[in-house]
Formats: sequence, C-alpha cells, structure tokens
Amino acid sequence: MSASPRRVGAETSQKRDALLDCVEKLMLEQGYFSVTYRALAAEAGVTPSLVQYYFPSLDDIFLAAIRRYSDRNLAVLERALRKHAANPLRGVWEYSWDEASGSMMTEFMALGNHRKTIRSEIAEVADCFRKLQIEALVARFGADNRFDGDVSLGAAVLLINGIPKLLNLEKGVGIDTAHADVVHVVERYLDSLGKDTTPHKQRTPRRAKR
Amino acid sequence: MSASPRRVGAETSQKRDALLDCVEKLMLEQGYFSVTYRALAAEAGVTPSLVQYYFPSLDDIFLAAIRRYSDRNLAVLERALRKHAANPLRGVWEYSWDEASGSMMTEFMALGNHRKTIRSEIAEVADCFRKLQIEALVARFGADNRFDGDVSLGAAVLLINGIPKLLNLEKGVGIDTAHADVVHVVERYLDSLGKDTTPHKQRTPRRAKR
DNA sequence: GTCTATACGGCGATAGAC
DNA sequence: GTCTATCGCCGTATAGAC
Repeated sequence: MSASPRRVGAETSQKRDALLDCVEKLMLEQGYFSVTYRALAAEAGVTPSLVQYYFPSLDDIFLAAIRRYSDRNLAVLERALRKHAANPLRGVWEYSWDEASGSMMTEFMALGNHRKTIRSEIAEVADCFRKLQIEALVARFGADNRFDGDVSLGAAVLLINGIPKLLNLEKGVGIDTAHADVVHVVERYLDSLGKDTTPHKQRTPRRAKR
Repeated sequence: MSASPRRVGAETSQKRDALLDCVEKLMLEQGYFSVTYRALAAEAGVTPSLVQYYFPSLDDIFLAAIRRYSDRNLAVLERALRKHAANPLRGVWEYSWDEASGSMMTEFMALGNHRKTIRSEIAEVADCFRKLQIEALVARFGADNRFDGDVSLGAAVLLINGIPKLLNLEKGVGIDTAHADVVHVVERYLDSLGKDTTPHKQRTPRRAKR
C-alpha cells in the first residue's frame, strides 16, 4: 500500500544500539534537548546522515530510547515485586524510588509534555507497569482492600509511585525541604504493613463508604 | 560598571505587557516550546525584532512571564489561607489544586528542567510560597505538630501541594487511573481535620518516636 | 542493507542602521 | 525607541554511492 521510497536501518544493527547508548548518555548528562542529529553523530563518531538512516525523525530516536529503557525497567520491577511478595507496597516503593533517582524518566516525562508520540508511549508503559503492581497487591491484600479503610489499591500505587517522582522533580529545581520527613513517613507506614500477619491493618475501624 | 552596549525596552511599556499576555496565551494553548520570537511577534502583531528589543533572550521572556504569574498567584494563595484560617491545610489544598489545573505551572516546571535561570526563579518562588503555607499551619497547629503523630508540617505541605501537581502531570500524559480515589482520600482527611475543635486529631494514639 | 552529500526553511541571537 | 540584516545552528527531506 505504502509508496514511501524511504529506507531505514535494521533494528538489529549494532550501530543502532550503540547510538541508543549515546542517546541515554546525552540525555542524562545534558538533557533531552541536547539530543540532536549532529550532536548524537559527533558523540558516536558517525555522520549525522547515518543517524538519520536509523532514525528518520527525532521522535523515532526517543521512542526507541524509551522502549529499551522500559524493557530494562520491567525486569527491575518484577524482581522488586518478587522480592517483596509479602509486602508488595514496599516493592513498589523501592522500584519507584529507583526509577525516579535516575533522571531518565523525568526527561521522558518532560519530553512527553510536548511530543504526542512520546506521550502515548509513556501512557502505555505506565499503564502496563501499574497493572503489574496492582496485580501484586491484589494477590496479597485482596482486590477490594482499602488501606486505613479509605485508600484503594489503585490510589496506594499512584501515591507510592508518585511520591519519589514528586521529590525528584522538586530536587530537579533545587528544592528539598521536608523531603526526608516524607520519606520517613512512608517508610514507617510500609514497615507497619509488613509486620502484620493479617493481610492488612485498618488503623481506623470504620469502613469506607464505597 | 557594565559595558554592555545592548539596549532594552522599558519594563513599564504597554507593548511589553501586551507581549506577556501573548506569551501566556501561547504557553497555555500550545506549550512553552511554541513561544518563539517569530510566533510571539505574529501573535502580537509586531515584528520579531521588537520582541527581541524588549526581551533580549528567550530566558528574559520566560522569567518575566513567571514573575507576573507568581505575583498573581501569591494573591490567590493569601486569599485561600485567609478563607480557611480554621483549616489551613484545606486552604493549601484548594490553592494547589487551582494552581495545578491551569497548566501554566507545569509548563514552567518543564521549562525549569532545562533552563537554569528559570530553575532558580522557580525554586525561589516555591520557597516563598511554602514558607507562607507553613506559617499558616504553625499559627493553627503549633510549630511541632505532627499529623497522625508522624507527618510534620513541612511534609504535609509538600504532599498536599504535590498531589495535585502529580495528578496533573499524569493527566498531561493521558493517565487518570485512581485519580478520583486519591482526591477522595485527601478530601476526607481534610474534612476530619476541619471538624475538630482541638488543634488536630491523632488518628492513632501512639506518639512518633522523633 | 549501509552510508553520505546536499539543500531548505525556521530557529535564537547579535550588531548596527534609522 | 524601533526595527533590519545577518550568522550559525537546527530538523529533515531527497537523491544517490557503495
């Protein structure tokens, strides 16, 4: 059907993979804005045209980068959940913290703010990761558990995932007021969950309405 | 002392203010990436050179925009805190939600990720705003209050401020799973604070260690 | 399948003319 | 105080060499 004459390098190419390594390096050291065809080519010691041969547009570069990065992260998450099967929220916390400390994800999210294709990819990946996490929580606490009688599994995942991101975001603009306090609070809460033999402890006896 | 020959338009100029209006319009409608000299000039009906006359660099544009925006927001925060003097955390919540829903602040934070001058300005503004909020909490709960026996005032401000930002960030990339749940949880918690006549209610009797 | 040379229009920024 | 000309980047499309 397509009549496009444009030719693109194979995904199995070693050079392509080396280029993606350089993309990550540039993103971490100088931010996504510094990833240009010319800069990337210089970093990898190839011509800009070769970069374009493997990645026809900048979006293709970032898309490939986020996919490789997510695949790696998926393994990390699965390991964390397996390791903390008895207290999966701690697994979620450890993973989220890990992910947020490297600033790759922050770069991707910033990118996603302004590139439609990146935005969709992030949404898809995040959805997949969140489902995995909820699955682990359901296995441990039951599908309609509510922490403290109020907080649904989905809400807990969102918060435990989001807090490290939030702190990292603030750190990125030079703020770290009360960060240690927040970490301390979460840590204590996670500890209290882990010590129970019952699936979960409702710290208030009343039952949530919905 | 300075020998810079560069000449810059007066800050009191009407044209300058009109340009800043257009900056906000462009940022809200199309994102900060769309704010270019040429686009801004076209929007305002002037020549690109005139824009550069008032704002020698793009940073000057964004800096002026964030300052005008923050000044306006400061008034909003002060009003919210005054309105909810009996339950300042709810004031903080309402303000934060308000601020996060318009995506101006998200744009600025994304900008701050890659522009040093913007980053410093955001940090300064955020620090000022946070101090105001903590001040209001101290007046109501006392300086060393800890919600639920664990959460310091600073941590509470960070979380209540950050959650709307977090949800907004996710919404920006197309995710809204469990958002309603989180909002519901916070709302209920704020309600529980407001109904007390005592400064705060410790939902668990035990006292935090530190 | 790999790789390159070249060209185009838009960009931020500067120097300097009116 | 207002505005133009110009420079060196950028993304990317194309045409074609090996």
